[in-house]
Amino acid sequence: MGKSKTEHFSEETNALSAIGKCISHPARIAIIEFLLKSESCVCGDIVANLPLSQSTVSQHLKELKSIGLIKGEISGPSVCYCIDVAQWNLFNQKIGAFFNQVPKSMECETDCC
Amino acid sequence: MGKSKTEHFSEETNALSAIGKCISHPARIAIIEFLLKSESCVCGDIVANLPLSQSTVSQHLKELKSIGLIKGEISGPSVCYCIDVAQWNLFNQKIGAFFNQVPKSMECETDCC
DNA sequence: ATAACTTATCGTAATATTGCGATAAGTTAT
DNA sequence: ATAACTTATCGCAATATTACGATAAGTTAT
Repeated sequence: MGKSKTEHFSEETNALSAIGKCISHPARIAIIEFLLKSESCVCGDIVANLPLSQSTVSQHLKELKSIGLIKGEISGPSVCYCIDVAQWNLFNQKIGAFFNQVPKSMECETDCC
Repeated sequence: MGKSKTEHFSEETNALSAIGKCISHPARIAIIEFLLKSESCVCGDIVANLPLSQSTVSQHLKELKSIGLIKGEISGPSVCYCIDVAQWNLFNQKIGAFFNQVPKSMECETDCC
């Protein structure tokens, strides 16, 4: 059916998957990296830095903005996009808490794990 | 066109997006959490723990396996799935390195960031 | 060999994502 | 007001993802 059954999962799980989604595309990672290194915040410079059309980049920016990871401010004729530091730190904390879990070594009868 | 232009991005960026992808769906996060907490490694128990059909869960397991995050061993009539600890640690390290980057505070003329 | 059981795969359908060109909407000059 | 410029949105097409039932393939009993 193509539609994720998000309603059957916990808020926490869905929140984590939303973070995963926003870094699940190389273009969005490239955008984030660009902004982290803050070579510029101007939308046009982001577009120029990516191998994608202006409209496609605009869409990715919209997604990152909708999850709150970046915020955009109109700056003269153009738009300045910046990392929302509070949200960035929150994401870092959540992802960190997830990945820092240590897998228990299981005691399988068949010694499979 | 629906097809990501992965070839235009760096290996590193694509690798990171692949990690993002595997945690971009709540079912896959639920599977990972289940295995981390190691209540069981048996496929059937994973299926029973999720609000999805057996075939759908099997598909998610296949994806996690294809990226190397889990490995499956035939154990009698069933299959035991386990976290690949080495890969898990590698993912943790890569994701950590990404999210631990600190956004530079930019010096915009318009004070937008 | 057959039956019972577990998991993988196939086929199909619905929905989502990715991408682009065209164009609208906004801003800043002249 | 017009022109030049920047960004957002619309419309569309191609591909990917998600999901399920049915069934195949495998294992373990009897």
